[in-house]
Amino acid sequence: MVNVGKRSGRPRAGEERLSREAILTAALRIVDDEGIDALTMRRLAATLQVNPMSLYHHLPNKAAVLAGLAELVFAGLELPDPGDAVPWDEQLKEAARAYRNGLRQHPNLALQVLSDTSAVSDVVVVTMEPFYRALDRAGLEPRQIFEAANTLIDFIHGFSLGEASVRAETFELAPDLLTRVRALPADKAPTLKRIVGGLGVEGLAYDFDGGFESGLSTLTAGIAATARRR
Amino acid sequence: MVNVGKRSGRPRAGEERLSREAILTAALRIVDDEGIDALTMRRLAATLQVNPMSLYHHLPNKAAVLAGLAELVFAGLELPDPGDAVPWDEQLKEAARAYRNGLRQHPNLALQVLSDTSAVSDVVVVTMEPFYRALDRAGLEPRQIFEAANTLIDFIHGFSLGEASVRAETFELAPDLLTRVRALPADKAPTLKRIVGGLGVEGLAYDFDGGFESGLSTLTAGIAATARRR
DNA sequence: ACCTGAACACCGTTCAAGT
DNA sequence: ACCTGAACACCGTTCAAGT
Repeated sequence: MVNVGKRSGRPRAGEERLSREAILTAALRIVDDEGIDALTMRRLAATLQVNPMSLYHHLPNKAAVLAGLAELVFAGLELPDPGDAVPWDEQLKEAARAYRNGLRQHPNLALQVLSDTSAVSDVVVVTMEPFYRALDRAGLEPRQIFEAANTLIDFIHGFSLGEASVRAETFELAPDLLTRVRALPADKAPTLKRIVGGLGVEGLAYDFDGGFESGLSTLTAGIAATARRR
Repeated sequence: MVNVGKRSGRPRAGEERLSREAILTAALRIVDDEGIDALTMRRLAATLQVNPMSLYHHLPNKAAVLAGLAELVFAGLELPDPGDAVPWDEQLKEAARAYRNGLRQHPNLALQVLSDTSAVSDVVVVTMEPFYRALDRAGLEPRQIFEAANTLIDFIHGFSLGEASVRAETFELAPDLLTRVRALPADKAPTLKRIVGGLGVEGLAYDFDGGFESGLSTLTAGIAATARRR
């Protein structure tokens, strides 16, 4: 057991325990395993068997740790581009599916990631080529491509946020929702009552994959209409 | 100045300082004025000129305060329903615009609100009638109505999250984004480079209202296509 | 029933001191 | 240059005691 335990001072060459990368990796593990609230500087330091203050030599503060995690998640994102072998709408859907799957890898981090503007801005640069390529093939003008890509990304973000939130919950939403819609006064929301009531508990038990595909189809159909109209 | 200051024990009838509602109102003000991080139980108590522990007689813990805030924001949401006087797609867009505007009232709370599953579930019951009515008029089947409404809500959530995040930032995103896209190797993302580069700084300076309308148009066009296909 | 004061077990972070 | 230990100014929350 050499070089282990609480030595003080600078470690000798080749035995550095700490680096920005090592810290972020450990932080990601904590967040994945125990949630975002479990991540504290002291806990993180303990995991790395290091003094809490040592972290501050590699990252300026806790906010930087969180920003680093968002960056890490997006950096790990790779959208496979099926290219021109498939129709443009299928290319677009494939890229969207891959993006959603990337976000799903770390549900406890979804909130942090999606609200980190500079991380989201990063992702545009790193992963948006397949989106732009598909929309270009669809025949949209540059401005329309830009806006359609943003709309699609917004949908995926909203969807992922909902998916991550529901996964974190324990209780079942569908029966509760149904009960409350049925309890509404008859004249208050007639259409809502008829539609939601008609679907029943099994109809409302949300199928995330199906819901995502449905959204993608609606969006590609809308984009196709835009392309036809140019 | 009677009845002011630090008296101990139960207040006499008519002079209660504290209630769940009063606490949440004060909390909302702090979050609106100074951000979510400024909201602590101790700070909240100080604002109400009360001992921190007093809060716990009205709300079980801080999580309940945050959940109460989400509830409060959604409760204040009222979607005007233009009804059948306008085409279904305009009715749908009006409801969506009102929903977005409701979320914009408290940008510092957006993250909390959008990730609170039970609050989001609430909103369905309270405000979704115009959405369902418009989609019904469009000629969709019940299942399609349910999914189209969810897709639209997801888009609004993703959009609002982006809007709230960017508002919190100080720096300008567009120039930074442009610089980095232009710095990409020529063969890496040719379409992205061509489209984003072509738009230029002024083309990328994001117009939230325009982006939202563009998304709504794409979605309603896609929904119209679904309706035609049934 | 409602409010309080002291206390507990935590936080993030600064600063001076080690090697 | 990097790590440490003590300290500061905070947190949320429990618990027993007041009226």
